[in-house]
Amino acid sequence: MSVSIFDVAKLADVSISTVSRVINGREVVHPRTRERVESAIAQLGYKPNAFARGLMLHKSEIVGLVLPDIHGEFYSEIIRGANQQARKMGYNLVVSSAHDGADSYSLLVTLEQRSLMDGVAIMISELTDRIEELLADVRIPFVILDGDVKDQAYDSVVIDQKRGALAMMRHVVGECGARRVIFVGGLETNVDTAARLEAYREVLGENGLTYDPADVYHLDYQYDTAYRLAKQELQRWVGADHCVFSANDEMAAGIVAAAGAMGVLVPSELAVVGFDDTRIAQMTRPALTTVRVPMSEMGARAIELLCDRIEEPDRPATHIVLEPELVVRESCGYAANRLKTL
Amino acid sequence: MSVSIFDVAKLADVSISTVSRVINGREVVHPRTRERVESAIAQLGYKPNAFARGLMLHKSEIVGLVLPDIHGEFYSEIIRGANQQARKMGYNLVVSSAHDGADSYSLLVTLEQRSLMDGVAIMISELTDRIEELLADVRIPFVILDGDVKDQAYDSVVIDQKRGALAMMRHVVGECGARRVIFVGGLETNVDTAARLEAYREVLGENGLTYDPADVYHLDYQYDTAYRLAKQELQRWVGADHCVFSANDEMAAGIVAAAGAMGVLVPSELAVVGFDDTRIAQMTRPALTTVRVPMSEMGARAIELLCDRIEEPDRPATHIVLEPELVVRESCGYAANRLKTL
DNA sequence: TATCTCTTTGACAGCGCTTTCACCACAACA
DNA sequence: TGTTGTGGTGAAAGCGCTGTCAAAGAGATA
Repeated sequence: MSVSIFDVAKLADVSISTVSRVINGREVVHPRTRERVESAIAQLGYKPNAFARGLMLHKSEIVGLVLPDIHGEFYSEIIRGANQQARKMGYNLVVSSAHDGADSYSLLVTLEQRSLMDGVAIMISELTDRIEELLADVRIPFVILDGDVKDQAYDSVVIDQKRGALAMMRHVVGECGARRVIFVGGLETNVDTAARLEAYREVLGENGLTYDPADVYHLDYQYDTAYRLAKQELQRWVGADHCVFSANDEMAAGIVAAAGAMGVLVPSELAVVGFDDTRIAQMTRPALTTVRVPMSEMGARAIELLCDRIEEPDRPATHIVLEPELVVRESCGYAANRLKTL
Repeated sequence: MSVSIFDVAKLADVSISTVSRVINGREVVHPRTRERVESAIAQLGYKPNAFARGLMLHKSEIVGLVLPDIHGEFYSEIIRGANQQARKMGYNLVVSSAHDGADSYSLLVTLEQRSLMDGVAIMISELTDRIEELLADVRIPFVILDGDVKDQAYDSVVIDQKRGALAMMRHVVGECGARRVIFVGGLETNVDTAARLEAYREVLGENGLTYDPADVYHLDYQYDTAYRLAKQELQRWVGADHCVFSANDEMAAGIVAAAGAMGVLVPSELAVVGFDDTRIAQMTRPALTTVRVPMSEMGARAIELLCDRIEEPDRPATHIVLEPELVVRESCGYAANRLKTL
């Protein structure tokens, strides 16, 4: 079959131990011997078998990143950050994701087969009991991304979703003067949506605005769905001091597009704000006021935590909280209003 | 350390061979024995060590997908298709990508360490000699995506870029009546760009339009860059029978946005068309006329080819060519013109 | 009872690698 | 001369698993 360490040893006329020493370079080998071995390796095109290596060393130098769905701008930023950090720490990153129609359950089962990885960062958007149960079964080191982790024993890196949503709501109500806010979120089970909704109600209360359940919608984070909903509901929403607070930029963009199609002016007749600050926020006309979520950093911190734990399994669990940042653009009407006032 | 097949054997009071038989389920084991073993496995929470398994079987049931850059809509579709197909064929997919600043060289080196995978699908957008050389070094089965592969010995799945570009150019010139077309492409080394440019020149010739090198721009496929270029050049471009043919939707969207910002009406004062039919094409106002590229199918076919080859290493190389499809929307002005004519 | 199936099981040899331990030179010291 | 130390090397024991082969036991037949 393929060439093994034994073939190299034979060609270089040394023992396999010596070949191994040359490969791993941590013990002293006589320069003359080293050269002989190296040339044998080159001549045969030898590459160590990663399985055998992993079997001995109990490590592969590969870490995984598991996402609920790989779709969209949002995730590519996480991957990007994670990738860079992994290389920096001497690991290789592989990414996997749940496929259409399958829930995170199959994602975790899959993950289990992946014991070839030294560790894994798992992004959890909907934390069900079943997932938590499965998590307890994972043998390799792991960290949780963005999940509302009850069990503080896990390493985690989360975004302070609520704080970001509070900032946005306070901007919209306090600074832009909205008197009615329509909330368009993801599914109720989604942890991000839950946090944003909490902030929504809180700020409504702070400002003496009544909370109307009919103004809260639960969608699927998609552009199209939001577009269709908006086409249908826009008439009910319109108002100079009304604002739609969408739980992500994509839906916000869909709503803005629907408004455009129906002749509703944004922001003068209806303000619309988003969340995430993906590229679509800048591409939308008017550009979306949104909340920047440090995606790339989230990926990077998660991998950093993970690699640290791999190397030091017994250190106490670390929890990193990343702060989002309000980004004011045009769709909230703040800039336009200020201009008028001045 | 962790629990091994030996521990299970001891607890169930059988030999490790029997445990192995139960795990792999292909040989007959007495039901009573099987039950004992299974309960021991459950009790200990035993999971076979993937390294040891791989070492014996020379396979991991994992295939890889290597992308030049994981960024953007474009790639997520490939991943999605690849993912689905991999599961269908009983493999798990992992994805890896080059990181910022590093070229595909480091991507391939990385890949080499990944001999834990049974095979790999490699997307190549710029085929340099060095890459081709490195490709020759890859030991595991692989297929090439979208690369202009000179060596027909490799399995490959490519999009018929030129045909798509021809269709678009003929639509723009022949059906929409453009008399001057500005081409905005990616880097000259990019194989897709090269194919599109070829079609561009060909159709210009067919219609007696002169090819002007000053009307050809080489950018980086990014929204921002195109936006800036357009802001600067738009004055030179404007014209009722002029059209900008962008090599991807993102740049086309940037150009449309720049036109909007400068008060140039699309399509009446300048038509703009894109390529790829990513979601941004529908989100742009006016919606982009573009060429749909079957990304998801490309991913799926690549993985299918790959898994076939893994299972049957000696079959001859297969080359799949996928056909793109013209998608006429608003930004080319065709619909508007027809309305006027009727 | 002796012999021959057939089913079920266990012993054990690897897979390709790392690592310990022992060993051999040879130099440096007493 | 004998002892100790040191750089360089090889033999061999696993890592946790699969798969071959032979043996043991249970029935069936003579």
